[in-house]
Amino acid sequence: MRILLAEDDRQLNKNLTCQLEEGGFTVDSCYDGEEALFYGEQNIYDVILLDRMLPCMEGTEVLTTLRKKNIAVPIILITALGTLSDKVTGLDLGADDYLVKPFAFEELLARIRCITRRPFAFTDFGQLHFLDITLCPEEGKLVGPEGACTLSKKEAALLETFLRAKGQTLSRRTLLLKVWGPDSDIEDGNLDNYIHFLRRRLSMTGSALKIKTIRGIGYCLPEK
Amino acid sequence: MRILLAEDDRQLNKNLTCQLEEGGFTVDSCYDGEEALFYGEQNIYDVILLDRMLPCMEGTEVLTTLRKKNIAVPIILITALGTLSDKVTGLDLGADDYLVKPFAFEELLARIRCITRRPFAFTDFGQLHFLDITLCPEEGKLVGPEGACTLSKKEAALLETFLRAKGQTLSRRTLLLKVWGPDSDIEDGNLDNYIHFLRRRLSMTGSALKIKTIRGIGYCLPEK
DNA sequence: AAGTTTGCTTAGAGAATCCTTAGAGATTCA
DNA sequence: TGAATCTCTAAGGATTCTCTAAGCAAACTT
Repeated sequence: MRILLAEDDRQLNKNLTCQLEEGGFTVDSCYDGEEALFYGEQNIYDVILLDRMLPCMEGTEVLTTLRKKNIAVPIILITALGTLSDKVTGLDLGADDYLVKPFAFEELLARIRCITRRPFAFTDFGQLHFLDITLCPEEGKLVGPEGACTLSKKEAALLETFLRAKGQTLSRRTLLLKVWGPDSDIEDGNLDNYIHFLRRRLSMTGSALKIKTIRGIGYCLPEK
Repeated sequence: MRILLAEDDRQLNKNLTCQLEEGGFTVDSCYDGEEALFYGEQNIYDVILLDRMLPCMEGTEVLTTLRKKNIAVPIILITALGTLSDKVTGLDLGADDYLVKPFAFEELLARIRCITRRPFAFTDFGQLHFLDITLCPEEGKLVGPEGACTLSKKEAALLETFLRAKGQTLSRRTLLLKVWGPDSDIEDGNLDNYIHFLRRRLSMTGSALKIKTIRGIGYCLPEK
């Protein structure tokens, strides 16, 4: 369990880090808002403990920036301010809990345990849906009605191009550019090859989709 | 949004019910523990507000009974007791938040909004279960169908990452960041190494789990 | 209908990625 | 301090991906 601690009070920071490590956590600690944002953006933490008042950038700004980037990691705001409106705005900005200094370390631990009980996915691969198939381009995972399989990079890139074209016809030139890039001097036949691979993969997953060849032009993955 | 309110103080109960309804919630209110349990067991609520001291049955008992029945609804404990051990035990019994009376209604609202924002499922902490294995991340103890063994720190951290990802694919970069931290300049091959160790450990304990490699991307511990 | 063009399929060489083993520092524990 | 374990680097072998090439099939042209 990896925790990011952003607290500018050196004494408190050290103290918390030690205690958390004793509790079995791995702790990355930092002392200002910019650092906190940088580490937080890696999206590798199970919890972030964020002091509200930080040098360089306010804790709340770190919070909102992370949320804007769709980073859903649980965040506990820590602060010396304990007024009602502070708490309410903190929570409404996307924090998951709010602790007022001074707090008991045991309570912090309990709240960390509480918050990490909830499942939370730190990898969010985008998905493309098209009729009866689903593709995760980054992962190269293709799911059809009768099964799933993992595509190689080029296969995935090619299928992604078809899916994003939403049924439009794509010329051989366009496909070569999109998948292999403008600087590659690839043989034309290689495209034929990968079209062939893709057709096999589509039928493997039980999809009804068929790549249509437009003779002399290119290919098309029609919607029906 | 449907809320169950269990509070024996008639005046406070009425008050809260009114205010919550004004806030747009549908409220079912009750006045003792048995009622609370009965309603809670229907598992139709988005949040349960549970007073800790209730006639017939303590709030904490209602809480643990619901959790035992795998009802994962978010529960906020409300109480006049504000001692440290009260808070800690309340949270560790499976509550999701803890409010000490008297509290501002605005804060309650903010905490309800906060808690209902994220997807929810109750899981035991301390141990991670995944199909046929169990891992205690702190001790690094791995138990499978045919035996147990203790993992080294890195092995445990790596396996923990897979278990928390619940079957999702994890990129090499994510794994390196999560297990070795953002500041380490580790060789890429070291990850291969530990994957190898983990595979051996999994088969040692007789688990049927297999770490799948997603070529060019990373690895995945699939659910089946 | 024959010739020409275009696309399909298969096979195999080279390149990239991953697995496995071995062993040298670093760390921990007695 | 010494022994044991953990952590990391390195390197060869195995696997998979990528690309070229060539024979065959289909479609278009004259």
